[in-house]
Amino acid sequence: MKAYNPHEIEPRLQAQWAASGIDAVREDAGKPKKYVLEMFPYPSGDIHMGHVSNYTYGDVVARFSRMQGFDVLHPMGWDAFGLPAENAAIKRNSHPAKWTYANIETQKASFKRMGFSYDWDRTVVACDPEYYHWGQWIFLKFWERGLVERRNSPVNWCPDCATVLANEQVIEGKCWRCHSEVEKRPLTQWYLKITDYAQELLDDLDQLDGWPERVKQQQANWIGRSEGAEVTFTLCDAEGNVPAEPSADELLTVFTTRADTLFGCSFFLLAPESTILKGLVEGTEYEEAVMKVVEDAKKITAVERAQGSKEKHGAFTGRYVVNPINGEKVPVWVADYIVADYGTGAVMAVPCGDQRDFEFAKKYDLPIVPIIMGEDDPLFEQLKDEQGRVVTSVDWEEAMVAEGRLVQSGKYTGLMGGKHSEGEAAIVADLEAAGRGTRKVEFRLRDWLISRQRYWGNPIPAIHCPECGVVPVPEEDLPVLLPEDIDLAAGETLATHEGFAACTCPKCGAAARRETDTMDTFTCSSWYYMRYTDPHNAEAPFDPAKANRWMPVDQYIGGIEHAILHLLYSRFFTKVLRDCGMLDFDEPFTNLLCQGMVLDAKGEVMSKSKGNVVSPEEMIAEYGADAVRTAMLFMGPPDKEKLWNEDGLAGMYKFLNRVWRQVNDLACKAGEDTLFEPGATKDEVQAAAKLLNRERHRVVGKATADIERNNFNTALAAIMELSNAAGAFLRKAPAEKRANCELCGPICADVADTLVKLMAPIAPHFADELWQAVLGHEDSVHEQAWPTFDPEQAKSDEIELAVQVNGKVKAKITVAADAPEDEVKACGLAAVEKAVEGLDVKKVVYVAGRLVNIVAK
RNA sequence: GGGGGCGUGGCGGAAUUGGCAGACGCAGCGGACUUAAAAUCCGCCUCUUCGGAAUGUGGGUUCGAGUCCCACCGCCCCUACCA
Repeated sequence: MKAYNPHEIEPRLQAQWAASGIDAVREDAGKPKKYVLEMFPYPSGDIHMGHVSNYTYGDVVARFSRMQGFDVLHPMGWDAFGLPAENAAIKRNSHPAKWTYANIETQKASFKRMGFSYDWDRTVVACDPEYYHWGQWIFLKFWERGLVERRNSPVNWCPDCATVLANEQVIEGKCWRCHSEVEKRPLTQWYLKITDYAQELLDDLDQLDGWPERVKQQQANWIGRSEGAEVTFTLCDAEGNVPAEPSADELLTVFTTRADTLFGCSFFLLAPESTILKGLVEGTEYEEAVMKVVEDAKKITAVERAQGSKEKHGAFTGRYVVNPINGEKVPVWVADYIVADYGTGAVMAVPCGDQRDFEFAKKYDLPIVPIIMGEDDPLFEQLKDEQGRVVTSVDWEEAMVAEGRLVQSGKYTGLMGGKHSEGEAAIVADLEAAGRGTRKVEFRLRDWLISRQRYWGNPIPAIHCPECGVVPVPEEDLPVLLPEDIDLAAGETLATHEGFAACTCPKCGAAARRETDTMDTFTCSSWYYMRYTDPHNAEAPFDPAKANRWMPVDQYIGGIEHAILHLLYSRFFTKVLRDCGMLDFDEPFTNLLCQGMVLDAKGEVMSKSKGNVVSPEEMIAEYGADAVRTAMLFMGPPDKEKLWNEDGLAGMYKFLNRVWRQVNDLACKAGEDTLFEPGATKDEVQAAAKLLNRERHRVVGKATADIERNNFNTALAAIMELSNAAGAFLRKAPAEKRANCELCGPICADVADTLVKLMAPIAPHFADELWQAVLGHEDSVHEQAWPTFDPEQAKSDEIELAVQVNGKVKAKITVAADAPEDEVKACGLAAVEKAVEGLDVKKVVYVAGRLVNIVAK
């Protein structure tokens, strides 16, 4: 027998597969399709264990699906634009493309060494002009549909990356990539109007049965739908007189989900960024204090806002507004806890019911009017019938957020308060009738800021003409190519690169300037999975017929860190392209698997600074790719975090060696060498063969079901059980005895074939070598049909049942598998005679195939 | 503050709808083989006063709970002044 030698087998089979084109997609096979996709990597350098786990899961699904008779699309590419390449180029005085393509080659070689079955003819590299061309084209389609806007507003600025960031890319006030503190800066930037799709993005989460609940929940929270109303207050003078016909400037609108608390509004708040603020206080004695709050708010970074000091700051503007529900005059303040770009940037403050307003009222000694309380509140009895103001301020420790009834609330007194309450409905209805309010739905989701002030990205196809304004680059002029001759190390940018920036207006022909911002790399990753369906199309991003054949992705696999960013943007792109008539489905990813992190043996994140990084290449060099794959799969459920332990890898290497010997032994003819000693009689061998056959059918059933639900660890455990059964059989049945047994020949061949096929998606080189060289087949194991099983043959003639008395196991009985219920019960009772002695048997419960429970007192 | 998840041997983890807790593996221990070691094969491997007890703690529902319900303790992830 030849020993298992992964280092000889793996490169040889990889070459054989590449030569035979076994991993290429067969578009015309007439089979059902399956699109198996793993999130494409950023070409950051060598691959790490996270890549190994992610892509191993995908490869198992792809190979398994092929054996199950699907026409499988399983592609790979690179998310190749982005800052690290640019930084590396500056450091080495080189070009980002050089670093990027070198890293792609390194990673590609590693992926090939891992035996991943990608169709390498379909590779998509985001920084290739033939790909980013179509990213620009899609941008123009968005523009045509009114989904592109330029806006001047305060944006998130990362000083280290020297560029702006989308809201989604600011994590706890820090840059998602470099973790620097993010600043707010007013800039004119490009936006994609994802908010136009907010409602659909929220609603369609319900369609995504194949997505983890937590991802859907995170997206729903991020979209953040709130039902409420806009309520209009009117500026008034110090006596509370409002102008007869107030101008637009004098009408101040707030968004609230709690219109029921309008009677508790004792002051009115504006965000520091509010554009009307200056006009309100200019030249007054309040100007200095108000502007100080405005200036201080700019200095407080988002980090400080997010963590630490929740200390609120504000100042009185000297102005008042009239509350539309009761005509009461309330003071207008500026407050730094009001978010400028949510709702209207103005808030009606109700300190009795809102903790933030409560804290502000306490600090600045503003009235806290109780208007909502539970019936058990001591104040309730006193106030329950009061329509006017009896108590105008209370001495509470914190705001009362309990559900309760409205008090001191005019004609609404006595109604239930709360979100979506009868009180809220009644007040909004009256405001609407009076023209002072409207129903409104607000979303937390902001439009997607996509412009970046960096070189290594997809250029925004726009031209600034002094005459025509901002003009789209005509489709036929695409792609806008990134200039290759740029000296980043010397500080050159697209904006200072005259060859790039200088151009003529496509409309009027005048000298014009090209837009020099590039697109967020997340635009590249929002549609790459569609390009895979038609990767070489030079006329369009993809042929709709091809995209509609392959899409949606049947199984998408990637990290949980993309729960919001990439997955939300991709859903958005899909819906827009559908509305362009290019796609006939609503959601891009039917089933989503979010893999858990790979940590070191102590459960810590692997990082270079900690020095605990495990190198996949070293593991492959020692044990071979198949053992690395097997160990990764066996470590636990794919969506949980995994503690990488090299002992486990050594164990899997031993397991592969054992199966190797078993398959060799099962295949060997009488007279050949066998590892096992002779020992058993023919009857014993036959009984063992029967047992092995049963195990073979049971295990195929279990392994198939487990792989189908991505439980690779338990599928592998089942395969180990078949291996254990094969081992037990081989001990009983040495080759010369098997040769004389008509039962043994077929079962040995069947189990050998089955073991090899079951291992094929997991350890592809190992299985194919056994299949071809040891079992003597002409073709590849990866072209075989997945083994089927017969549930009847998986059953045993006799079953062992537990016999419980009052739920405690007292005995075990063995009965025929088809024994009638009465017989089993009687048998169970007999087995526990002693335990129920002197007790009154009330009931006997029989759970078929499981247990008998005797209820006795 | 809000949202989601988790808690099972020395370790990683099993346990479709409530039905024999600890599958499978790692580590460990003992044995066989060997001059010896490695490799390989076999066996043991939660605790126990041998009645039982045990899935973070305490209650509940049920013939029966790791699984369902309530309260508490602990841990992890996401998110955050969103009116």
